[in-house]
Amino acid sequence: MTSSVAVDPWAPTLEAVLAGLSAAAVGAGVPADPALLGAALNVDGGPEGDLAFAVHRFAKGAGRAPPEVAEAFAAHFVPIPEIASVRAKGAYVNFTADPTRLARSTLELVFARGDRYGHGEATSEPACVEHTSANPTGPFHIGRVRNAIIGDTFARALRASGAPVTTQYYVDDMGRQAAMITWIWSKPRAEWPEPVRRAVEGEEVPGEKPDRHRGRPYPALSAYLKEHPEAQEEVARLVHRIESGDAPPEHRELSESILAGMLASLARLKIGFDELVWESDFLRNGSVERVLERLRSTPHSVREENGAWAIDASGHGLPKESTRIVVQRGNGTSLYVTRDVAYHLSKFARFARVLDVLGQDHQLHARTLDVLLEEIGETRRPTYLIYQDITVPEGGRMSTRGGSAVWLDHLLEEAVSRARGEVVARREDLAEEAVDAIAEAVATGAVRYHIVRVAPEKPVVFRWEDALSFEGRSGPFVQYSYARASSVLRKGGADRPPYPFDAARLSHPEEAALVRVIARLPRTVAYVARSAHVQALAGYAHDLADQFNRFYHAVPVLRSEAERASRIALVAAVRQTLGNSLDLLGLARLETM
RNA sequence: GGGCGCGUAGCCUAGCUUGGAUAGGGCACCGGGUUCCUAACCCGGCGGUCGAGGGUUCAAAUCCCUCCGCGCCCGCCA
Repeated sequence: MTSSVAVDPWAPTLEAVLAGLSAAAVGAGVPADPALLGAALNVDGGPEGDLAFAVHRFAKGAGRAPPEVAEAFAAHFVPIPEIASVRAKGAYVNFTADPTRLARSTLELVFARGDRYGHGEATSEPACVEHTSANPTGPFHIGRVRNAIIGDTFARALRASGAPVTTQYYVDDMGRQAAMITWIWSKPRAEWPEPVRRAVEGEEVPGEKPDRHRGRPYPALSAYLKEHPEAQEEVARLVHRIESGDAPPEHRELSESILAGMLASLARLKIGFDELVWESDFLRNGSVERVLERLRSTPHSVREENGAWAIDASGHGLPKESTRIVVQRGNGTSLYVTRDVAYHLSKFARFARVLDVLGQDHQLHARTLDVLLEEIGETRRPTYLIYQDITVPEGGRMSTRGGSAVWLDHLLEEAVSRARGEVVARREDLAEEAVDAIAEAVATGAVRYHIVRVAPEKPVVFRWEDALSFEGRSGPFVQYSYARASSVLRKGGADRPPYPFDAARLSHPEEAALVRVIARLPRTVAYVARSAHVQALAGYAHDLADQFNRFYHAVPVLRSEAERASRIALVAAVRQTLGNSLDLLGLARLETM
């Protein structure tokens, strides 16, 4: 609860009420620890007001009946301008904010802060959010994209909360998977294993994206290698070559072109990265070797018979079967987790907070990483944001091999086509390019919102009809509400500030309710940055759009008389706040739909 | 077997971090609303043993324990 007057319309009211309660406790003769007062004050009100104060614990401490104590608190609460009414009811003291005052301070703050309304005050603690980091071996399926959407949304919220945030995509160009891609593509097509060639030929489409094209052999190749040890051996030799700095010239180019195709898809979702961090860099600059030296010299290091190095991690609470962490293969090459240690040391050197967005299948990896960091005497740890998989209705995770994967590009294609139909059906007046732009924004907005609205720790079953919904709790609903607000302002000749208003005119219940939702954004942003509960941002945007639509249906804006200017200002504040919410969610602001 | 996560109306989901008054939404379904600022909307209705049991507490969807169901992981893969 460090929200400041400068960024949160509720802050002055909360501070004043808390101070008032503290004084009232003295007057009422009820012992009350000031710290506990805050905990008993329910900020989101309840059925009887804006703030609800639960007196039970203080009544108990004083040995008095709760309703009597509530009455005593209310009676001794010295009136303050922020609060219009104080009423005891049962074991609660209910406070109602002065609606005019709240409307005035909220709208003033929204207009003063503009695109920064909802944001916190700048802090100097740099943070790094690593997310997505999918291997550059083929196109994204929607399961992988959950990582990107959660990570990108969280990074936006963290940045808005005031922290300097750097986002990173860790590109694994060193492992066996990248080597497989190089192995196959460095051969002439005629020398490809028969099953791999068959799987690819006839499927390829001229001009297809590089991630699609270069990734095509991967599933069949993966299956082929399982059955062919001699081919596996070739790949292993290639891994060794790559790691010793003797990668075939096409190796990096393949990773880069596949990655470029993948990033192009994410860019449609407004997901980008401040930095691409290549795993190979940590080998080239010697930091992996330095990590290995430190690991080999710890008391728990073990030399295996074939020359491999491991760490005996018993006593770290790991599952019994994984107490031996191999950090270097018998053939001298490093492992993913070892390179990840080097990567994380580089992050700790630059950032005060290090956050990794990981699928739950990487949970054990995360714990292993923690153990290795401890082994080399590093005291800092990343904070892990773990999300659950997206599964398919038939059961099981999305699998490229099993053909159950839903490709992001395919999903977007479907979504755009459907969105296009919706636009054309209601807007005959629009030019082709305008229709295309709206369809793209609606489609990508629907997909992003559909993923972010669910808590990361919940498993998600992918269903086309849900992902393509443009109604109800959806991205397009929020975008539509923004477009509607824009339209009102346009027609009112008021699409630019200033927006003069008289807060006392905003007295309709739907107006008061709308002001309250607008005023909630700063708290919501702070909460998401603190908790990583990104779904709260989606819930907030829906609530605001929903209340705006109620207001819109309940009272006229442009056709009102005395209230016209004030209502226009309220709509302008809604538009700003909805716009900021869309920004936080990575959805496009649409001026018309 | 062990570790982690999940379980809220027919379906999806918020609330759980920080316990507080009749558990919020959405989809579907039923009934209404457009000579009027965008109906991708709004109003009303229907629908809940918050997986089960026990515990802590003045108070439990929320905290603790046990159990059940589902998912993931337990590689010299990443």
